Amino acid sequence: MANLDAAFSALADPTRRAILARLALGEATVMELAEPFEMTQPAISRHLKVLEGAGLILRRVEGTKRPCRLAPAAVAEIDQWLAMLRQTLAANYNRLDDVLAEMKTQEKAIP
Amino acid sequence: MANLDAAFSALADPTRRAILARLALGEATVMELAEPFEMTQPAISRHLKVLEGAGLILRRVEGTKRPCRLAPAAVAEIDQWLAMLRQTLAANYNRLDDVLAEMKTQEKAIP
DNA sequence: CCGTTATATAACTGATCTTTTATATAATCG
DNA sequence: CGATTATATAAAAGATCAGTTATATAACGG
Repeated sequence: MANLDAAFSALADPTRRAILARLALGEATVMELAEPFEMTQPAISRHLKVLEGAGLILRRVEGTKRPCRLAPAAVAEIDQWLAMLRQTLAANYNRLDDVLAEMKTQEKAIP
Repeated sequence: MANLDAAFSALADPTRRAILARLALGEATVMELAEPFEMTQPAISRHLKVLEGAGLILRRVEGTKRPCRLAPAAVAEIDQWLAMLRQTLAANYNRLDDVLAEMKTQEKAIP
């Protein structure tokens, strides 16, 4: 995948997340993916291109159809970045100055 | 957090991801966050507003400063959505038709 | 070969995003 | 109070994006 910009950007769109959720259930053609949306086919084709560009889906050729499926590696790579955040987050969670900062917040927060 | 659109959209920008990575090390003021970037202060202020709007960071008031810190809940919520994907992905990983699809891919893929 | 089906591409529009400069606000220090 | 520091906001320019319609490509079924 290699491109977090593209990946997160692709995930920022609800239509694309819905497409991914659908693909998580199994392979589907462009028409099958387009069906539940109130959107034209070219619009869906574009979304698929974005998802493919981000490395989130893969496609094969089957006659005139081009079935899509999830690229399992992508989810893992995003997780990896989040894990980095989460880890440092957890490491700092018990540090004294964070606790103090939290207490100050309680006192000083604007109403 | 409640808004995946805003969260993923916020994460799509490398400057904002860098800010989050910096904040994972601990609280920082706007000026401290702006320093490593070749970008004006208003630009950073805007990025922070986006991150705050997405629920990824929290801020407090300390005199004329407004120190930022990570909102631990946000990372968890994004993870949750990815976990959903990952789970269905794993569940389908061993299904026969996926295996067959994979084999077809090997045969039919365009060079 | 012809019509149909599945999908892609192009051109265009309106909206949204990033960044800049210039300016405002508001707390602090002397 | 007056200058400085920390941050926010506004206006504007340029880029990018999501969606549309219209059209192209290309495989299939008869």
